[in-house]
Amino acid sequence: MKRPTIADIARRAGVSKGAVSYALNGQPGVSEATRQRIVAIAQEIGFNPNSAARALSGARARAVGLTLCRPARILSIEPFFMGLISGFEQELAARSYALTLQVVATPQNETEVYRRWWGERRVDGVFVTDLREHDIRIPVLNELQLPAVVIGGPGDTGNLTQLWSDDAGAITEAVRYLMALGHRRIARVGGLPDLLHTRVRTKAFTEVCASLGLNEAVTVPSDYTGEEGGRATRRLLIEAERPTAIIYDNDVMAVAGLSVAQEMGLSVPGDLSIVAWDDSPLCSLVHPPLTALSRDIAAYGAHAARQLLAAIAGEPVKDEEEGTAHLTPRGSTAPPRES
Amino acid sequence: MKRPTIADIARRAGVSKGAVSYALNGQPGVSEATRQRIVAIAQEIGFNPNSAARALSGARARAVGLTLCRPARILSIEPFFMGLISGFEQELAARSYALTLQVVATPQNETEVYRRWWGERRVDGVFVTDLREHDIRIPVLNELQLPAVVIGGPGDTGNLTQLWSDDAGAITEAVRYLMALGHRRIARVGGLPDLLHTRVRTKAFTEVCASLGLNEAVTVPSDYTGEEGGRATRRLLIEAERPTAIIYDNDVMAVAGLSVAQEMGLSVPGDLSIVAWDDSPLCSLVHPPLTALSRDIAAYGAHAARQLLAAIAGEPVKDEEEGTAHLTPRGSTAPPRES
DNA sequence: TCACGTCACTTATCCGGTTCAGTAAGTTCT
DNA sequence: AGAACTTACTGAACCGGATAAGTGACGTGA
Repeated sequence: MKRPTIADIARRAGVSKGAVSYALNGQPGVSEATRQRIVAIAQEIGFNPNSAARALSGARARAVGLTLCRPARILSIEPFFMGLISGFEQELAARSYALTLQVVATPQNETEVYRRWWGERRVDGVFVTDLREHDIRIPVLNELQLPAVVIGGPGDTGNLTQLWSDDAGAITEAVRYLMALGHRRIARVGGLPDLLHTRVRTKAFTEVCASLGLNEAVTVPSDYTGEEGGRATRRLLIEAERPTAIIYDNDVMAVAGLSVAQEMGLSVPGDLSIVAWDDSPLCSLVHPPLTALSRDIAAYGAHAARQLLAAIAGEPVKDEEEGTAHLTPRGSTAPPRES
Repeated sequence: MKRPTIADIARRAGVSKGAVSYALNGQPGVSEATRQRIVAIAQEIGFNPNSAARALSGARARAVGLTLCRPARILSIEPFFMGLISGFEQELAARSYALTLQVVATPQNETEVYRRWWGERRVDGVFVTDLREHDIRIPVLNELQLPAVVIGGPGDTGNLTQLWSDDAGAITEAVRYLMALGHRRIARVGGLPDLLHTRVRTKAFTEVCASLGLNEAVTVPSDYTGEEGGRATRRLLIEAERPTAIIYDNDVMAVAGLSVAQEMGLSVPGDLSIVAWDDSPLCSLVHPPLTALSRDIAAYGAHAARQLLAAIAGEPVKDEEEGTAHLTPRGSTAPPRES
């Protein structure tokens, strides 16, 4: 089956290719009557502009890229990325931009993918997640002048647009809440330590605990997997002075932590309160349901997509902070039992 | 920064554009010495062929598409798709094919996306998941002659390649196992009822139960969400003759079911045994860990990708069945307690 | 020695859009 | 009425590769 081209439309409308192009793109240069005739013909024969031809002459690929740098087994269970992708799509689909995905093994590989995408002109811009300190991807993107939105800072990203969420505010709220319940030994199982937003959280956690007079604010680093989260929990709970509350950097680790506590015969929330970060459906379907720091990840993604599209269009885009996650109290938090 | 083109290479090598094209594509027509010189220059200046130009003349976009037709909140938590995507990528990345993703609301929208992708020549082929009976996507793909691999049959897909897993064999194994443990009242919480693989499972479940003399083989339909899974579980457990074992069509519902059982004061596996379908890390991190029907979803995806790439290359591709999921016994199954 | 074939290229065309530089009408101003 | 604009187009170049057709140099066999 032959795909219709603007030449076919031009023939049927009795005009030149140029006129068709102007008409379909809303450019001046054709009369309203002609434009409508051309649009009607395009509609009728089911015309879609060949993206390659368009990209070749117009320099826009109408696609953006996302690289995912996590092992398959984490990607599959971590709800964050799919939530983000859903959010991206809300904006991209509306402007019929495609999303190109690539799973990679290392940040180094990510830079290679960026270079290839840029060279191939395959994407007009990229989303960068998991910002690290001295992130090697940043200089590459700046060198290539590939429009990008960096999610997960704030950090030093040259002239790349950034979007981050107020993690410090969120963790402060969680700690205050736990203290108000009466907890004095609060621990945290953190995410990958070299991610910038993990550092922001750790710093804020340490600071707020210190300012409130808790000097045993331990953060155990982890890697977002359930296994590691469970292991970290076990390590915390076998201490003589075990914490009465633990904050987890993601929902998967929180669920694993809950499971470990139950396995050790501790009651949640009686002996241990649990707060999860990022409130996926996962948090509501375990028993007891987990108190969580909720944020609308899809909205976060949609916001990032709007920024990226603006950056691609050459509009000025400024760094922004997405709203603070708010605490959703559920059954996993309560005042600590008198010991 | 200017992107290097074959014209730049041609100039530096002192040859024509055509020679460069032949050299880089391994075509005959240039001497080995010249080829090596050209390849070296391309390497040196970091040349990547413009994908648009290539697609325009060569008719290959070097990209394949995947549409996801599930609401965001399910997508984010359902590990299946990310596992599948990871598998796709293993094969696609190796041949530097890009994966284009689109989240859609309805199967109707999926057909529109296929038409657009085809018209835009944006993808060379697509993955189709969640096959239904009388699936409206199949005739569209056949009409467009867009290469596709259909995952989730078997069913009637015209001349589109299919890949499915032996769901009947897997559920038979699970039922046999539960019966061997002594269970006589086995129920199932199924996935979306109009998906073809759900029907295959339901039919096999009913048949194996009947053949083994269990005539109370109830399947409660659900939609893969935790909420629905929990609700279905509650409905099953309030019956006078409640089941002693439940098989769930995905891991998310199984976890929700476990939670409901615990909330109702039933011990797992003492009062209720639970089997999950698809063994994601989720199953191991709840307490007790869930017995699951395990299959390697990434391998499944990789297999599908190989088939799609072969179909795109015009090679003959035959329908295939991926291996049977095998039962991984964990703590959630045991002989039923004497009542 | 000359016709012929092969090799190693070059030249030109094509893919399907976008866009710039014309151009022939019609309109406006003086 | 004629110059100056505007409108509504047309024609052609261009984007960066792939590729068919053409070309000159060289080797080879009769």
